[in-house]
Amino acid sequence: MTEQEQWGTPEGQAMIELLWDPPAPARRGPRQKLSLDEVVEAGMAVAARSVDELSMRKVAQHLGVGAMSLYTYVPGRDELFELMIDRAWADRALPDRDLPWRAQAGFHAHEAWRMYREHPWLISSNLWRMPLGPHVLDVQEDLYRVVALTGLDPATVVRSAGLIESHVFGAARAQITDTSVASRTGASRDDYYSARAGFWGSYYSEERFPTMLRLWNAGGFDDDDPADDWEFGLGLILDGIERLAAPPA
Amino acid sequence: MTEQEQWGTPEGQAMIELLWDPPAPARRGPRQKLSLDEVVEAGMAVAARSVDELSMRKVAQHLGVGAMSLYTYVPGRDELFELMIDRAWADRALPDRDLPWRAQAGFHAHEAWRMYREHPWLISSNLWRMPLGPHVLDVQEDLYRVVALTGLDPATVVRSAGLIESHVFGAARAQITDTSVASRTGASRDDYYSARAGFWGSYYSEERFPTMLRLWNAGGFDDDDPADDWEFGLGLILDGIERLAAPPA
DNA sequence: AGCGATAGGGTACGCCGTACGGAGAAGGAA
DNA sequence: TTCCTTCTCCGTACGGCGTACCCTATCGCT
Repeated sequence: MTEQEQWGTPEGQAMIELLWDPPAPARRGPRQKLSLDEVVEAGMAVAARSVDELSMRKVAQHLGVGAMSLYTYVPGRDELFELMIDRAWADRALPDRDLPWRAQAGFHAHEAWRMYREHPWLISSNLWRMPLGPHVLDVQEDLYRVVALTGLDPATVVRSAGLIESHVFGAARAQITDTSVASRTGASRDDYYSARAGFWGSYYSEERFPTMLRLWNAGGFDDDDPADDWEFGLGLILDGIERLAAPPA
Repeated sequence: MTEQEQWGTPEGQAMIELLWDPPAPARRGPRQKLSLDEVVEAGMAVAARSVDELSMRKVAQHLGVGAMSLYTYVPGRDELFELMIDRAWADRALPDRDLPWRAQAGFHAHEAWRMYREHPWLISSNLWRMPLGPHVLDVQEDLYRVVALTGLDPATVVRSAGLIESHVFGAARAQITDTSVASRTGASRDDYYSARAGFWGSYYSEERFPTMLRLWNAGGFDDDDPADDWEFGLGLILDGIERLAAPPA
């Protein structure tokens, strides 16, 4: 996303067409060695290894193809990335419609969490707006459906859904740091915290950071299961939405 | 952040020293033409123009200096970026301690919002963890102090503070997209929405996106003032925290 | 059979971060 | 004062990136 001309025609329109109506292989020229799907999947495979290794050359190499050949399937790197994102959303399961809305909303949040954990590169997308791809929108539609079950007014439904989504994203961003740094460097959470403790030893001052010190000593930062962290926020948000829907009698 | 070796010595320790104890200019060699502060501020100036124009060469050019000279002041690009982030946090005002905790928390959130609007490049940092810089930590400390006023247990204080922070970040990310795309392309919100409407005209189907269509027609997406959007979420989160602190009688 | 459209991909350009090493400036020791 | 040590500035260069351009080989269609 070079954040230019995003949706003002023509590039925006071209991107949307690529997302929704991938062109059929041409009839006239030589056979294509690949398909758009293969290119997108190769991109995901490369990104899975490490986000910043995602480059046209690497993807092409992964496919045993010259770098420039990719441009037959995809207008450029950013567009490939958008296609990858939409494809990641394609694996999102939707909640059982017979459940109460709150359980369905929780299901959505958990699926989002799972998706971010499975495809950590989604986090570092540097992409500010999710692409308007079909799979992204299918999930979005279903989330709106769920939140609309509360009977809230339209603007509040939209905002509440956005709040849920954005919370999971934020929590995933925070958590993936831990695990990705840990897995990449072989350093575990313990190492991280001991380094942090070393920092405190060197630079904290009791007058400057009294609250942090107190919270630290009280074990406020000893987060055994980081999942608890985001479920806390999710519960709080869903509680809030519930309360809006059924104001205290 | 190449997300390598973050806090495991030695780079982590070097970064922390650079943040907390910028080395005094050397006594022996020739005079330095610049200071660390000047380099950091030049970085911010370049990033303010456009995030992805931030490069060592551009920053050096902005200072009328050779590109490699910057490496006298800063170990590399990522470290420069961390210093820029900590400096952005330096401008955060702290709330009046005589206010009730909720007003103080709101003040913090508004300051964060202001900071992200003033320095949109903070959003696209691709930086998963905020640097452990002095200014970042001063603000963090004060936010913990405010949330601790609720009397909640330590773990809940930490999580609640994280929730507030992460919410503002998410909201800013969403909103900055709008304004930055708009300002950069000359396309206004109206253009964006008309393009979006064009998309709906081409690809939506009533059976596939019934809720979105209904919300759209009901004006649920007509968000006149995007600030309302995040204040909604903030209010909901603060309500939730308040409720935890003083459970319904 | 031949033409026109198309895929594959080599080469090259202008960016990037930064390793390396040389030139010259300045403090400290003689 | 002289010289040595140390440090700054920065030119050059390397390997990577996205991708514009263009040539060639391949195929469908007439």
